[in-house]
Amino acid sequence: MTFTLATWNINSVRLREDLVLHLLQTEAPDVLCLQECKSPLDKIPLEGFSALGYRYMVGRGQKSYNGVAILSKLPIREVAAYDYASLGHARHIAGQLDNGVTIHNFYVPAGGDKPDREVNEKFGQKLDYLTAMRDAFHAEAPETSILVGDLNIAPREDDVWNHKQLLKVVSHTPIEVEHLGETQDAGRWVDVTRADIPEGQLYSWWSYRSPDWDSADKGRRLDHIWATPDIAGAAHSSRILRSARGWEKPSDHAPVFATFDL
DNA sequence: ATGGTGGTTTAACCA
Repeated sequence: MTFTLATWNINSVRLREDLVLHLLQTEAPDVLCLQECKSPLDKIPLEGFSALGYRYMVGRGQKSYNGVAILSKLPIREVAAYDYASLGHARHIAGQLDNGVTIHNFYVPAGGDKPDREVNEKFGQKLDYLTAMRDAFHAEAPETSILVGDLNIAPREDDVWNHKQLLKVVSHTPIEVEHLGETQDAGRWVDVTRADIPEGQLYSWWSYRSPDWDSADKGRRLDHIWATPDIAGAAHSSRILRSARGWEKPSDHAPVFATFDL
């Protein structure tokens, strides 16, 4: 079978219901993983999604903040929902398709402004969250799995618009990149997007604070698709739908896609 | 060093 998966930080699924519907209609991924739904689960507008064939959802909700959900045309059953670092936040959901593939959907803490856990508690929480992810994947090696989400870290020099200028900016500091690398290694995760598109600048997020986001192009690749080695080779057609950042009342993130032939 | 823009919820928090 072949299926296409997308991941998108939607920044309020209720405010942007129409954008989700538009993406489902025009791109029709089999599975769409959302982050920052900013909604309790029972207030996510499922009717429209269901009418387009997305009859299955697993997720974790929370009022005002965070929130992750997986919308699927294919049957999916919940298999886990972790609260790493015990933050009490809705930042993870995992579901399994009938073909045996497990999909982890993460919203890693953004980490605040200052990259110093001594003066900024949120930065420490981000590092602790990544360490907990690492330890969990080390304890039980994932197989036949895909990990997606807003990981809030742009690891490579060509994942940001200016490597030198961002070395002290949260999302691209060496300690964050190191933590993310350890998490990736612990699960033997393959960065599917970069395996597919190894060269060149690649961004999935552009700040709202830059009105000329398109021409300035000061982006970062914060949104990722990883897979375990047993299925990573089945992935192809990776892409980032940059045009979605230019839609009316957009999310500040663009959707990232990959297709798997299994 | 600062402020720039958004969402949720209505003052303050988060990104």
